[in-house]
Amino acid sequence: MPRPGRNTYSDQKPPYSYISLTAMAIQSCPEKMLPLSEIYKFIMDRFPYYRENTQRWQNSLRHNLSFNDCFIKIPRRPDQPGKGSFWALHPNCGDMFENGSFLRRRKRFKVGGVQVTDPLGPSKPQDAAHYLQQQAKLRLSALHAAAHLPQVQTGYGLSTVTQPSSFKHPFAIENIIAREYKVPGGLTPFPTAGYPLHNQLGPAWPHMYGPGVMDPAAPISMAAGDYSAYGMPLKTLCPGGQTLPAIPVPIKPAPGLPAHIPAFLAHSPRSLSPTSPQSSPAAPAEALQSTVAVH
DNA sequence: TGTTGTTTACCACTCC
DNA sequence: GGAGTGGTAAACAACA
Repeated sequence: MPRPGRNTYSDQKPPYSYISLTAMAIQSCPEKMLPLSEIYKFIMDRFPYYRENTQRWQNSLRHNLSFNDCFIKIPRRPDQPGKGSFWALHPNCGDMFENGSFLRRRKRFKVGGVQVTDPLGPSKPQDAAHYLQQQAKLRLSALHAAAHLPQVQTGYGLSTVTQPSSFKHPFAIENIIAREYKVPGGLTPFPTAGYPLHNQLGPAWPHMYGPGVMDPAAPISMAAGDYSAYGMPLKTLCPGGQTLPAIPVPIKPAPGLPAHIPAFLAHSPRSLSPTSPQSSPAAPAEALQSTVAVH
């Protein structure tokens, strides 16, 4: 059996469901929302299997977007002309997958059902959409404030933030990869320090956010020649380090930065809002990043 | 006209 | 066997 995460999906069907693939695509974008066409591009860029029979799988994917409550549709604003809406992950869908694995869902995410501790209160799609949009605005504002700082633009938006503390959502690319590579000693590369959401997500993902699980001081190394879940060398793909938070999180100052500048914005991509042009899919490699121990 | 989004239906598979 | 999940097909409407 090919081991998920290795460079084995060149033209085979990946072991991920459409929900997983869509979640990956959305999570790879700093805004955490993508139009349908960009989701298509993301999947085709990374999985050659999906460069064929596009009508079939794209229909299935659209079906999943509409059918599953874990995806929320965010309408374009009047100043964002274009076809279709943006799609985002519902902020509460984090524990949808069994042990965080993309290979199988624990349960179908249902708005209004029993959820993890909810930072948003009652779980309504419109609330989630509003929340995401507010967060995007917040990020954009903060980015403008931090415009004088050096920034690194990455392809699909997983920025190369070097700040050591960054929240990781189970849907984040790095988590997918990390899960697929067992870290010796159970070490996970996700520091606990930082965002309040850690406390809220802990009960949902104790294996990731629980006390004592994460070690912020542990160095993360990566051997040359290792490959990501997308069949690309991680070292090449992830020149810098970590990513933006996978879901919108409260802005928190980072050590060494002015207090008003959140850590993840110090090197954030230029596009932090759907109003900005989307990152080019021509550079999908940067969607991955390297805070993964691969041994 | 092509794309996007919704809905319904069916089947296969896995888990309990 | 039933429930849940995933994949596929198809029809239809709305929209750029």
